[in-house]
Amino acid sequence: MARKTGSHSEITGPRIRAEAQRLFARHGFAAVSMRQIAAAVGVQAGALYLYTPDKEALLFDLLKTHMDGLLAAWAEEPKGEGARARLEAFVRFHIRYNLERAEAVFLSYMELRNLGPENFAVIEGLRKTYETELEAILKAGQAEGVFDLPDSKLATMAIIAMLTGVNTWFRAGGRLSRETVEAIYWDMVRKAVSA
Amino acid sequence: MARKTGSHSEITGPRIRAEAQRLFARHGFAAVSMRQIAAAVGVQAGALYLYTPDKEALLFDLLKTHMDGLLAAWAEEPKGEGARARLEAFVRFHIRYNLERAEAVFLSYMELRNLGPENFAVIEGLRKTYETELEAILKAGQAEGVFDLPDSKLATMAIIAMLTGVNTWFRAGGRLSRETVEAIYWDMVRKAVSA
DNA sequence: TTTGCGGGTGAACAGCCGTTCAGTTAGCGT
DNA sequence: ACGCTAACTGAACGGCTGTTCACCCGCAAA
Repeated sequence: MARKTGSHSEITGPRIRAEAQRLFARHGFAAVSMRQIAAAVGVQAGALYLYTPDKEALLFDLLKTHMDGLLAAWAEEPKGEGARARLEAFVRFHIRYNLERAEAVFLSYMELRNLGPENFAVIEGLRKTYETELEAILKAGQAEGVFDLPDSKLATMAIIAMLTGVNTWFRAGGRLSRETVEAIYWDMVRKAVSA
Repeated sequence: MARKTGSHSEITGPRIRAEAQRLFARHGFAAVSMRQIAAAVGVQAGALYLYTPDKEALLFDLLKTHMDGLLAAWAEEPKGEGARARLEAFVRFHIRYNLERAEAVFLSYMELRNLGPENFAVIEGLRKTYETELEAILKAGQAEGVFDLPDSKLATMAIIAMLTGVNTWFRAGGRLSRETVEAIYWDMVRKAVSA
């Protein structure tokens, strides 16, 4: 046996990334072997190297793709007028977008340390860019006089940590719908930053 | 060579746990080998098995010790009268205690999945107990009429995520002192939950 | 129908993994 | 001074690691 019947790179490539994401999120990058990923795809380990130069590059591709998607989606998100409306948009967007991509979000927070210095810096830069989006809203709100913050940097980190935390406990079909959670979190954020 | 000069289990035992914690926090449980831990201690890999039955038990011991310490320290923390004072005590305690034990906190959040089901349940139970402490404060405050919360469970998770997030960015000797950070976070929490 | 190559296989590489164990020595109670 | 045991070594176990490579076959274009 050599080539599989009906095999195409447009199919195998995405499947490798999907299975890698699932396994990395479930067991951790270091705990998952290339052979496990290959088995999940239904292929031999050597075939993975037609799609990635090495294991770390596979992880980096997942993280980079996620962060690019996050920034692109936020850029296209309708935001409304004024800092308050923009903050609400951010809160709801962050919760929604992250809940829909729980595995990728998990990876982006947990497996950064498995990247080499250059790759790490790239992802860290994208995260920083995203954080700066929120901080800009908070600063604008302070300038408008609708927010009262002792420190915009701390408020940024606090809000993001709080919002991202939803991913650790939210289960679809649970006591609360995603929309309800968005509303409650927005309420807490609104009060925390209001003048 | 066999026994080292000046070797004692009261010395080697704690050193193994300390080095394991440092390495697990730095590189991740799965990425650290028993030989690496042993080398950091200055001992051969086999010697570790005089102190732990296996690698997972070593991790479990670290997590269990941390969670026990956390609960014991909170039990002894002065809390003042009324829900507001108790909430402030919790906020300041959580930030302070966690910042002083960054590695253990990191481990407790990241490496839970490397535990078997029974060990996992133990740590998860202790964490639940800790969360319930905060939720009780929030509920009491609502009964007192000093807090206004749409959902005490969500508020609990939101506050803990927000506070624990400090560990991801805080650096001693940075722009803000620990006390300042405590005060700012307490201010945000206070506003977020206030009636 | 033949040809080229994209998409694989499967074996091999050197090296590391967690764990066990027989052997060896340091320190301590007697 | 002697013996016992706590503390540790170093080698070995089978198995797994990421990665490479020579080889092979199915599919599409000529």
